[in-house]
Amino acid sequence: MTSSVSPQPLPPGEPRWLDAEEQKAWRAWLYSAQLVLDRLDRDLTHRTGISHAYYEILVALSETPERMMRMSELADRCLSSRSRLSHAVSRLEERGWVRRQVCAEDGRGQLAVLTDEGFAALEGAAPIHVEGVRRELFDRLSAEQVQSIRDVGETLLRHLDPDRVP
Amino acid sequence: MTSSVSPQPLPPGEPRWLDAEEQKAWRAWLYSAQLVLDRLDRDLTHRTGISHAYYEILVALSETPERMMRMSELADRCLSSRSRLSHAVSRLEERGWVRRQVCAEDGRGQLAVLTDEGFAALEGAAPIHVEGVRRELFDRLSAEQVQSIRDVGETLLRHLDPDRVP
DNA sequence: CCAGCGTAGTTGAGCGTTGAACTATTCCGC
DNA sequence: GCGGAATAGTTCAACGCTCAACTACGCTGG
Repeated sequence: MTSSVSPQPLPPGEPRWLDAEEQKAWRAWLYSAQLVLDRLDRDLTHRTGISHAYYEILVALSETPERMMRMSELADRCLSSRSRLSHAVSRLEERGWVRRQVCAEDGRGQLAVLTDEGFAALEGAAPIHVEGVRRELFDRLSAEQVQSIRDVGETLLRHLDPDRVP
Repeated sequence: MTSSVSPQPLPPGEPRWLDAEEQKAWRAWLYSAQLVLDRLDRDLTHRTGISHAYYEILVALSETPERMMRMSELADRCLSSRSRLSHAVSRLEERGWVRRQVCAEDGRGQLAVLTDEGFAALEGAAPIHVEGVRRELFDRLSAEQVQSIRDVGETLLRHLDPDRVP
């Protein structure tokens, strides 16, 4: 949080407050999302030593043919700022799970490369991760509800980040 | 993230991997939730100087008759650890938005009290907040989709935190 | 009435994130 | 090919969160 408050103008007119039903929908969505994300992250972190953010980095790298990716592409894929990713990759490098390599085609660029040790760490964490996703999400929802989280998610993504929606 | 990895046993049997459809539902849910939460927090923070976490604290206090609440109750309401809330209240105290007061009935307890300045800050931020919630969530979704986020949210909450579901 | 245990809340150290400033390289127009 | 703008990535300082240790108070049984 920054302390610089830009004095942007209020939108014109009276705010469109949420009515009672909208409040309930908003609160249910907010708390459930926060709690699910939090539990998944804690469970994964405590049982494998890999936070959800780090796990996503390892997954992204593992899914490329050469197990390497440009830093900025990786940042985009992981919903991470470049600064955050740079720090994270440094810490993964200290663990020996990722190494940096200058990009041949672009001297400014760096490639993050998943090491064999990193791949092994990912293999160890993946069962814990999928178990968590099932326990906190899929096992609680009916087939219709699973369909609707996908539908809502893709609808929101079309606005938030169109390139990410299939 | 802690470095202490408890060597908990793997669940027996082969992990129940996600199939292609489940992957799509999971990714859509995950990315949309992260992006919506992130945008709301950034927008609120940059336009009002109040992060979403702090906003929730102010809202919780403002909704009580006396604009005060026990620290632990406040922590529960805000999905916060006690330590986190204690730090947050200290920072809100520095801004003059909250003050601490020893609890009359329980000498161990502290009450967080919303000041008039804190209430004014909340009044300033509320229109920005509700505008964000509409822009990122309600304005993108049909009435059926709004119903379904509530339904799914409450279903998940019944498992995650039964007391929070109406 | 006090010892021991449980509860409420705080503190401190370490790690992670943020945003802005910075370096290095490439791209573009002339 | 050269000067300036744009892009890629890193670094730094400030802040926030986590976990564990700690203080302080209340409760309960003997």
